[in-house]
Amino acid sequence: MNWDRPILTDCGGFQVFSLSDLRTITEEGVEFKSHLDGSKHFFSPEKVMEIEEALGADIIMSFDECCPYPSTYEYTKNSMERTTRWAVRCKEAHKNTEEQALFGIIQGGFYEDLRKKSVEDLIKLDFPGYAIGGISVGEPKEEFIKILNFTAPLMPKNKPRYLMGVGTPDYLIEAAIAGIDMCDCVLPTRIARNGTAMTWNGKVVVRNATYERDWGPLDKECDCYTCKNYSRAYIRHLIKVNEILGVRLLSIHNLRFLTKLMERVRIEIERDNLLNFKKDFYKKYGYTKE
RNA sequence: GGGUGAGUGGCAGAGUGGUCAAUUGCACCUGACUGUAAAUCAGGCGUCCUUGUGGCUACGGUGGUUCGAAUCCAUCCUCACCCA
Repeated sequence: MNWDRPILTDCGGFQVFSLSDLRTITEEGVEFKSHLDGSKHFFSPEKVMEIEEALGADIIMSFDECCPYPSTYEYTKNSMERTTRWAVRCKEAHKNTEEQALFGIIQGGFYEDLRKKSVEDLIKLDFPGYAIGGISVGEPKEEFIKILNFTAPLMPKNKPRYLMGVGTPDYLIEAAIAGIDMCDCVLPTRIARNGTAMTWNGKVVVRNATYERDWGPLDKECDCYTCKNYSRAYIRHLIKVNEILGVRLLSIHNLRFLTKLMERVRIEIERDNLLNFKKDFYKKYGYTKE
């Protein structure tokens, strides 16, 4: 990769969730069927640690089970408890503790007592960082915010608090308000590949015909390479003719948009003005509908 | 000049008497996308409106056969290939 900055690797727990028809979960681990050749692969907490150590990332994630939405209390409870048992096994299996930080993943679905139990049990294991998993899995935004604001304050404040799988700009702001320090998401690059840019005035589907002769940048306020050098019309053209540079330029922009957004969020935290910033941002950008 | 084959919606290409406003692919338009199975997926795509088991116009042109024609016949036009 030739990337000289921090790297984080995920454990595959989310794939077990999102590719649910190709796997079998047991206490020992997960058997996965490859969609490429039908071959079977077995992932256990120990195997996942082995892989993540071999990849050599700076932050690695423990193997968890991501609960679908909605799930019954009973199912969620069992799933959460198994995730904690797997976290114990990950911790025991992880050897390269000097160079890699192993984070624990909180589960418990949308049940507050289960979330609380999950955090408490993981804290006992003394991970260098903690993540909230199992939200942003298709639930209404209200549910998301409710469980986020319940869980985040329970997490140790002297360690990174990571929200997995988020997301849209409005969700990122909500996360920051809740006290979250880090997030990750496929969204900026995925929507880029599908022809959409995030801008300070909302989403711009630059693939659409309306931008055919729009000679302005994706976002007037943006300082990224793409916005400084290319017009919406040209980017649209690249997308339409399936020229890979188009999605590359959009990806560069969307990633810069999000890092810029988080720069702003940090400034607003310093100013103790994050809630006002959110209000203004929602007005200009719009926000996720239920 | 002679012979053979072919002309279908933006393009390619099915269909060869009724179930055809016409399969499919591309192109085009719109939407979705939240710990990446994603340069993916879904819907729309003649035209008009009072949006309906609706009207109109359409398979090179014209004329015909038939209850009914993209489909059969005649003729004209155009294109491709072969022979002179």
